[in-house]
Amino acid sequence: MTKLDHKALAKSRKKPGRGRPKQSDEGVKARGRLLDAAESLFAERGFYGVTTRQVADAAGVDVALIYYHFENKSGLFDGVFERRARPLVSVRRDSLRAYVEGTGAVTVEGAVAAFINPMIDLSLHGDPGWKSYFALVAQIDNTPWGGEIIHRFFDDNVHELIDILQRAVPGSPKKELYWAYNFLAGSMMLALSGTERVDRLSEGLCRAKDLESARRRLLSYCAGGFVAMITAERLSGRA
Amino acid sequence: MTKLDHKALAKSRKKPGRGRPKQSDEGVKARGRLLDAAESLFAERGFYGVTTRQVADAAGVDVALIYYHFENKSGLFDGVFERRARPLVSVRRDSLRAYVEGTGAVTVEGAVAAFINPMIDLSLHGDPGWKSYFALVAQIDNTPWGGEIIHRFFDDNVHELIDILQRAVPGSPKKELYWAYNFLAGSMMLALSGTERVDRLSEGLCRAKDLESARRRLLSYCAGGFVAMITAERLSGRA
DNA sequence: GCTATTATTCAGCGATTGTTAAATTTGGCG
DNA sequence: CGCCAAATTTAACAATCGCTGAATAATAGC
Repeated sequence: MTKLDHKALAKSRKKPGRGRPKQSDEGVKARGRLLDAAESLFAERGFYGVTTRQVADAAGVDVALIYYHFENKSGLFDGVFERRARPLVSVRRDSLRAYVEGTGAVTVEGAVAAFINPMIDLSLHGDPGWKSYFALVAQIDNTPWGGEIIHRFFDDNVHELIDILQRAVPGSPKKELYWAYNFLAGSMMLALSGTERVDRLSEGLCRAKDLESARRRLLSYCAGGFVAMITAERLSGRA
Repeated sequence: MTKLDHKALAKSRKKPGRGRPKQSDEGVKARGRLLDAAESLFAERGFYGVTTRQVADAAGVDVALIYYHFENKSGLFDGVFERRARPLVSVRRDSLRAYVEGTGAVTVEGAVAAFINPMIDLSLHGDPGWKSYFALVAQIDNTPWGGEIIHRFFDDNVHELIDILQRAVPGSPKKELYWAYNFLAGSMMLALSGTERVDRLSEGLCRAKDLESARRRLLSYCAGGFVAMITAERLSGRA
């Protein structure tokens, strides 16, 4: 078979590529395409709002491939979640450690920045799938059943952040740190969700897609809120 | 038919209560039961994660009643959302106005309190359905398709809050106010979602159900964050 | 080039989905 | 008592759901 034959064949077949492609051809091939399609669809309508056939169609492959590669629909969801959770957790841990080792005295704002920046940078400059992924995480984070998977992957990062925060504000009770993180998480995920609530609310004055604006403000907001909350709890004699 | 006959009949029939009940028997009857059941189920698994039959079973009535009372599944969802949105918006508007009229100089913390307190009070002391309702709102607020209904009902309240905040911090740009509200909304909805993320994260140190703790901290956190953010934007010469 | 293995499609299964037309029961009213 | 309208149940419809066994095509290694 000449090169020409191969090309002509590839063009002529309607359902392209039955059979086995190269093994280590990650991303371009069916498994990666399924993950991409599922990621986007799950982010739009959630787990129950998407059918396996919709995912397969969007990926341009047959439904059965989902069950071959992921066992079932839940397995596909887990695959979507894990694919980006692992590198995110890794880069965020590096960011937090680099911050601690690269500075003399840690600050609240610095710690929060080291925690938030990896996500914002990925959303801004990573491949477009990251935006869908964060929208998906924002959704299931506000879901009763989503807790399991959220905690399994992300709790380590959070505890690392909290340890640093405690060094930034010595004597601050753990309890206050956890509450503060909870508030931070809510704000951050809404900012990363891509829902553009603020655009509509402000009639275009604020643009949710302008993540640089969001980053700067989220930083001073969370840091300021954190300090104010700890101070108030102290003054009230509760902490 | 004697009274006795009626009682005996009511006891003997397995599928209770075919036929027409009193008209203005709100809440106890099928329509209200359907709303209650749907509210709870939608809050747990979202719109797509619940089937009309599950709702009907939970309400103890036949599926067809959903379509009689609400036209279709979306109508049922709208019914669930609106039933509590209207009184909530009303009580929150009253709270905001009462605060403005009852105080000499408005403060950020006071305005935020007037906005948040009605929700926390309803969750704490209102009928249990309010908890499900807030969990539902928290979910769809982080959803792409949820924006429509959220804005339709709640934007008025938000604009009222923002007007007051602008009086509390004269000269603060609208843009900053909208960003601040966005952050506040994220934190607040996560706190009201009932997901108990903070419980597990803090290993029981914080209890999400302790809404009094959450209220106090949310207040100082949001007020402090708001002021810090505005200050930072001013100092950076951007505002 | 043969063969084993892997990736993919095909065709369909039983169960469940949202929805509806029609029958039936009930309460209110004259 | 009998009638009317409202509320509820019955019984089903076509479509779609998640999923699977078997056939088939492409590749890798020999």
